[in-house]
Amino acid sequence: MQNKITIMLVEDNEAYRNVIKRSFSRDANMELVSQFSTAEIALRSLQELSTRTVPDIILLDLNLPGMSGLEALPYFRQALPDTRIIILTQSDKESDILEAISKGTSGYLLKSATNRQLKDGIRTVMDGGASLDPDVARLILEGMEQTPKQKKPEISLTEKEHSILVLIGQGLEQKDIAKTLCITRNTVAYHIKHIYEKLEVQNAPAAISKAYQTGLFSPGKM
Amino acid sequence: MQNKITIMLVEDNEAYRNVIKRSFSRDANMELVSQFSTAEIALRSLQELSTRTVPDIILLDLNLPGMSGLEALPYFRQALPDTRIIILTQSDKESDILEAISKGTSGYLLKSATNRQLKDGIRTVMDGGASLDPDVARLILEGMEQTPKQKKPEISLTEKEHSILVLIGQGLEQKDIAKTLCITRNTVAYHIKHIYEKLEVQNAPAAISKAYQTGLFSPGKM
DNA sequence: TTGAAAACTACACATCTGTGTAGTGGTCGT
DNA sequence: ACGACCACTACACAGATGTGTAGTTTTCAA
Repeated sequence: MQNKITIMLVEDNEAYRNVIKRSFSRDANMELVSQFSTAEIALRSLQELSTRTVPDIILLDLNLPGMSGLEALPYFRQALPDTRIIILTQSDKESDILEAISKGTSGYLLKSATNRQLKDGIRTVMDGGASLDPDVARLILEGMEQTPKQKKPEISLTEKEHSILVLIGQGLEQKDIAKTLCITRNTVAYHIKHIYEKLEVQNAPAAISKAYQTGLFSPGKM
Repeated sequence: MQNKITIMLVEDNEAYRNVIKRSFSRDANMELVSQFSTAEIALRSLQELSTRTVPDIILLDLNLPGMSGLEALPYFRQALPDTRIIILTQSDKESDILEAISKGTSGYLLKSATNRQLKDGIRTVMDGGASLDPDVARLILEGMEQTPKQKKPEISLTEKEHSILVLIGQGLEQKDIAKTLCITRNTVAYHIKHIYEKLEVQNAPAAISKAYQTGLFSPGKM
């Protein structure tokens, strides 16, 4: 059998900390190797003891005194890039959830989870998966339900048209686009007119809007 | 005790169908009330028998002969708006997953799931949650990791600046914006200049791009 | 009250944009 | 070989845009 999964707990509520502690103390596969009541203390301990055994998993509360879990998250990630972080909190606020996820967590569990669910989640994460509380998962799913493209009549731009639209979105003027693509400004205008027709708009700003709204562009690129 | 959870299964592989069937036959809380080998047959049965008991859950395979599960999804949703759909498939292709989710599923499980995991998932969905295979959850989480805003220096536009930017994105010209807001075109230009400064761009298309990329605008509105 | 910064209006102007018309060369199906 | 179509170029121009300069009003802290 392999080594125990090592776990760091960052949680201000002592009672809950003890619940977790007791739960792991009876487990042959997991070991709570360190626990802290604030993010600051936890982070300081990482810097001082560079030889400290790196935990496999950090269980991180969001609502901490001083620095919040959300603020601390990037620092943990930087200091311990190989350690996977599971948020363990009461907050089911959508903004908290989305922000935590956007900062790269491997799981988001609510404190209402049973010990068994928590341990399942930890195992799941160690296996390379992600662990989401069902309610959190539903939130995320519902959030994604709209986002992608919704129109049947897919807008299809020529490769050149597409690249011109991208350049427009980057703020280039037509003459600069011409220079970039080694064509004349007239040709650029020619393509742009076609783009507007396909997108059913009449000017550049509207075209860019439409590109994002239809999923032609995705927010993730700059 | 409440009634059994009623389940419809749409799955072309007979062997797997039998596995599921056997699993439910021994369960006091769930009942497999109907099973179909293709989406077409399943959908037809819904139309013909409108008095048929509506299932609580549909377990839907994606890779079906004829109409795929992905294609059939909207029809199921329309015909049975109160029935929650769980995708149960082998495909962990990101595009399949995202498309299924965007069409409004309550869960996405892989066939590698154990009977226990499947039943847990069904129960979770019945409780109002969503059930995701850990690998699927990880995919979604990683996909979301970039998307939201990432900059600390939140861009804050005046209320007027924001509304002007919105109007620009809708394709209005400055003079029309002026008319809409009952100000002069000069004032519109004045605000626009400030918008460009705040967004660090030099023209309207770039400003719109930035607005979407920073989360100032969200794709969901037209 | 005074001064400074911010929000707004006004005017002027060089530049950029969107569009029309027209023409060239290449490709394709018939 | 023909017309049809597409990508491209050229020229022209009204109208829109971005920017500088300047003046007014509002806000707010000293």
